[in-house]
Amino acid sequence: MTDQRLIEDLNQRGLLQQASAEEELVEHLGTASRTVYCGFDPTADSLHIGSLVPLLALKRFQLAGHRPIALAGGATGMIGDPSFKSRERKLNSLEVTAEWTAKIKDQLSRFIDFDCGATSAIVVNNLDWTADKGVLTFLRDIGKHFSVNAMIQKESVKQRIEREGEGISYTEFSYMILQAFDFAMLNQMHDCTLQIGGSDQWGNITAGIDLTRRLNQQQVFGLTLPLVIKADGGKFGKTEEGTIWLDPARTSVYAFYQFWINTADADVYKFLKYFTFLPVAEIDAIEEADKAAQGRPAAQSILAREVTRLVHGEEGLAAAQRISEALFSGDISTLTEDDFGQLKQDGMPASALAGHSLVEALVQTGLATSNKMAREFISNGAVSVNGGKISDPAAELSWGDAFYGRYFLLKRGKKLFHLGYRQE
RNA sequence: GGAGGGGUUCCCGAGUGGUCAAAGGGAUCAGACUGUAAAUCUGACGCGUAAGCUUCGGUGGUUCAAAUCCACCCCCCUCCA
Repeated sequence: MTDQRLIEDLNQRGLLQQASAEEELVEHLGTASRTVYCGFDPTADSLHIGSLVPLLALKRFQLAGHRPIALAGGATGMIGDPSFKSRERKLNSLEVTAEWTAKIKDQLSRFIDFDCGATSAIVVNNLDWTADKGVLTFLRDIGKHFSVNAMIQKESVKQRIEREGEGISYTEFSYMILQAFDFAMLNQMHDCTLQIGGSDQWGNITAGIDLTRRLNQQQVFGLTLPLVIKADGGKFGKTEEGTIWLDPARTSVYAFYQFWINTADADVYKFLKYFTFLPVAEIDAIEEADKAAQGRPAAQSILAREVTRLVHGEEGLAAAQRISEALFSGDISTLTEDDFGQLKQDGMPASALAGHSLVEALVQTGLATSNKMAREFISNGAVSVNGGKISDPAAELSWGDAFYGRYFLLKRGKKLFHLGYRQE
């Protein structure tokens, strides 16, 4: 049945931010298998690692004997959540939102178990119960339960209302009502009694708790997970190259793995607790061992291994490790011709090289944004080709020097690689 | 609809006729040091090998010369109605 230690485990991992009626909630979860939901809005055609914490939390609930519902926000995604967003956002077209919703739905499905009896997961789309709701009906039946006075008090929209230079449209302001309606509907349809989400969702979640009580006379609960904060204050999940997506077509498995490898020491143990299912005791042991040892900690590679396996599976992990090994520790010249082909397939950034100067190659591969930058990198000694540093900005690339006559491994800086190959 | 404030290079933010590709800070990138860390130091940070070219919400205009002045337009915010 249900595992009583779930809340305690979440707590130890630092995953409990806020909870409504905490004691009752613990009791509620401890006495029977419950249904838990978490929503994911289609703000792009893929989820990114920012959604990983709530997504994995759903799985934690499932592992502890509860039934998860992953909700794809086909409706809410059409409106846009204003919570803690500093400015109004552009609306996407209906077609785009629909397409993204379908993809998100598909992605969500890969993280939770759909075939484990009573706790089998469900994936829903909130468009299904909002699309046919008429405006007047909605305003009369649902809107009446909300007090604007209370709504504008929510911390999540306060800065948009109070801060000079910004505002909020009625559309975005209505978002919390829609999300609250979701909770009430899931409560009716699936006896869902708990909503979880990032801490920025607290306002929306409590709105749902209130609405469900008024509409269904049901006591339901809310729980939020912390927003992932890096020790250096930077935004989590972004690199200069952009967001880290879960879709391997957007962020290669290799880049994904590297992202975790590069986690700062100050964050890595916390992230192990957030993003893996390793027992807390084991994570603490890793931290102890790292502290005692000199030099490079083991935590980053464990984190990268666990998360990559979770998101991209055993094969994806193997590919990422193979590339990383070749680039960072192995001698590149030991790679066979087949290995190069494999790197390309495994998601190593690669492109056909048309030009013949090194400057052109750097720009073509995106390792430099302009010729000017490319030259600067070269003269700084930041560029190497096939393992050898090149510092002449006028250098030419000749296929005669390429590995197997067709591969150039370009490197800019310490950890940015690109495979340039000859067009067949 | 009325009154006022504002839109500057990735972000914040100076700049009110030439000395401005545009202060300062942040972010980012590179080099040194390292552990593919952190901290620190150095350098870069519109494009161009360069001459030079293109930027300061948009479009026109004044001027030898405009981000800076004028006209119109677009967008945002505040207060009033």
